[in-house]
Amino acid sequence: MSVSIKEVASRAGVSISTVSRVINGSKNVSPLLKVKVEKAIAETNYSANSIARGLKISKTNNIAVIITAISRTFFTDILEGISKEAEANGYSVVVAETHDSIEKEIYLVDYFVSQWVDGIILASSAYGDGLKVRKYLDSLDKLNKKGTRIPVITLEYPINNKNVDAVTIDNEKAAYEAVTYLIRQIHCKNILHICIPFEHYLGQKRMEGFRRALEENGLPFLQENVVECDYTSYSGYKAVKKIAEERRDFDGIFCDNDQMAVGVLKACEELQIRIPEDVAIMGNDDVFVASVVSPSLSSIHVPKYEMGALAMKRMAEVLEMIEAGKKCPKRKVLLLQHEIVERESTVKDNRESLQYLFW
Amino acid sequence: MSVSIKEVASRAGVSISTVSRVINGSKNVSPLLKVKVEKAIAETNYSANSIARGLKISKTNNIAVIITAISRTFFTDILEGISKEAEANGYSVVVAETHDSIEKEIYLVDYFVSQWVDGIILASSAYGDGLKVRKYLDSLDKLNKKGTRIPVITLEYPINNKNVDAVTIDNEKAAYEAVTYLIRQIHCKNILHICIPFEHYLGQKRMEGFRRALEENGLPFLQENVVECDYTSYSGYKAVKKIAEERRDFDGIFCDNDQMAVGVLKACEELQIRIPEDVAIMGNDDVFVASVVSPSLSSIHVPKYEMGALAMKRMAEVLEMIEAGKKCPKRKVLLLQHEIVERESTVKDNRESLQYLFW
DNA sequence: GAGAAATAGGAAAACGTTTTCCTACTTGGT
DNA sequence: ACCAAGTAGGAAAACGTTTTCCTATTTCTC
Repeated sequence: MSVSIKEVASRAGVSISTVSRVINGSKNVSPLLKVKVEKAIAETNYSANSIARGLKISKTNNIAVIITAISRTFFTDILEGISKEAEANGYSVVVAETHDSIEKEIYLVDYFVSQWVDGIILASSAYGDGLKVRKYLDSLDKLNKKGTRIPVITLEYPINNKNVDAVTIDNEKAAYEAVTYLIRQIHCKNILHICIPFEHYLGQKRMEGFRRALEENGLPFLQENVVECDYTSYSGYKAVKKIAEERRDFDGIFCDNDQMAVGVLKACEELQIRIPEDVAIMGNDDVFVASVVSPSLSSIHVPKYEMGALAMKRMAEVLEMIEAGKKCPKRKVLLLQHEIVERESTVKDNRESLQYLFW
Repeated sequence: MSVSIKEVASRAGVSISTVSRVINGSKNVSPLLKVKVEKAIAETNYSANSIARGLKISKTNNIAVIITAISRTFFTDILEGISKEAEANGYSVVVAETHDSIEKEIYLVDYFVSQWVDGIILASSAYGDGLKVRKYLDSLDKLNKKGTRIPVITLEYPINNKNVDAVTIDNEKAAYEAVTYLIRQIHCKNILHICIPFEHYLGQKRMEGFRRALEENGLPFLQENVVECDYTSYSGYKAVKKIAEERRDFDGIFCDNDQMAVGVLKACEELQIRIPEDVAIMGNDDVFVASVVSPSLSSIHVPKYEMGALAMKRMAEVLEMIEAGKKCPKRKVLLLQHEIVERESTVKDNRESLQYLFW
């Protein structure tokens, strides 16, 4: 046990109340006693036990961040944004991984509640069959039962719950723009859509955007051009191989994430399909690897760091309002801007600058 | 406030002592009361407030992990190993970044001590001038003053302190082997060493290995072939450009990390130096990007994930021993094995398998 | 200069647990 | 049947804070 407030008090010859008052800068302590206490604090190298304080004031200054996997750079970037903003606001970040298991996510939410974190940021985008999602939403709802009011902020996954904020980009629009870009700029006529699982919220949004882009540009929507994959590069790789075997024609591919796009790239290389001359490829997310793979990958840039930072900023804001006794602030969906970045997979000789060298 | 032990007790018609005993599986509670209590717990959905418990038993179940930056994949991989093992042992991981500032690291150590984390894992390898390092070591020492006994484990940075464990590879040997490989297998005669800052512990170890390899293979050690850089790709890039300008000869480059090696690759491309025909290049760390860059980069594989996992495992072990009342366990340095991985930057047409596709 | 108002600061309650210390009630051995 | 030895379970202390409540002193106000 390190030195406690009691020791400081006796050393300064005052009561512990007074020490506490000095620490917290409360009123009603004379300058004389104040310096005495400060001296004692300095001498003993005292710093308040934040557990005890937490117990008293019901605050831990910990924010739980739940992500699917630390090693996925998409989430790592988000985490970094969160971390930076957390520090700026005096919070610590506690991380946990779900590895895509919604059950795990439900468990973690419960766990962190019992750990009394001040807030939870969900950067995990859980999904699953209807029942699981229902159960999941229920578990979030519990956070808002009488008394317990733990703010939750989701990333890329607006939840229809008045107490859950969301930070996201407009995924439908992003997909729409990417596909429109393939049609108008690159003159693709026959575009494949390599998808993340259909039941995923983001998958649905992107599908809508894909479809709208075709329709508005007078191209037919063909169900067989839409392939459900599973996030991994390998699934993208296999999808293209299969389609090529069936001797179907295509001149553009829109992938729901960069990982699958990398697999697609690989498959094209093996099939001796020239990129971008024969087929243009768009990824999504603009993850680090997109810029170093060869040919480099055009993608939709998602401001990941900024999303994380904004989520944490909002969290701090909400927490402050709650502390100030204001009634729980209205739920918000905070929209960030995406951006299409062109690289070699859609435009020949569009080699990127040294940008990625500046780590 | 969620439901407390008091409510459970009154609902079950017992005292809070009994509830506590049931929760903790202590002796002296009859089967009858036990089921009553369990029923009440289930009904109220009670789970113990871990802050209050922490205050009583002086344990938070939080482990602080201090790294330089979350976005550096080297540390991310470590973090993932830590996270997995932490979960397996019932600990939560609190992350913070130093961004290479030793002052920040000192601050964080103090901060986490006041937060009562159960242990600290330093994956940050602080360094700086003598005074700073001294101050740094002092701050670690404080953790072992009477009473406060917070175990610390460092990664890649053995500290000469009887209470600080370390998990690392043999960096001198790794550098020695890499350079020996360049000499014996690739037949390099004139090798540059692109270094991280000299004052860094790891830099010194690698320098020693570099030097020993030259000496044991009968090659001269030339001071001007050793260039101090600063971790970044750009610094590696500039170093090679400068040497080329001076029209100095070289046929191999050993880089202290992969980032700088990527910059070196870029510089060679611009100088129209063929890799590996004209110059062979070795990186260090085997970070993800090494396998996707083109030409792919030979490197020293460091078992990052395993290092993290082992560190956390050791931490759990130490914590358990302390809890069991055994005197603080002897300090240990845990050594893991590195491995040289050959890719295109040293061996032509050595394209790697699909390995990196399987995210 | 007397009463009201403000200020300083101590004692103690409270936060939600775990654990020690009792007391009362079983057992079991003789 | 009686006493020692367990066992079950409640009351209360303790963990280190913050904060409320109270008292004593000082400072105004007319």
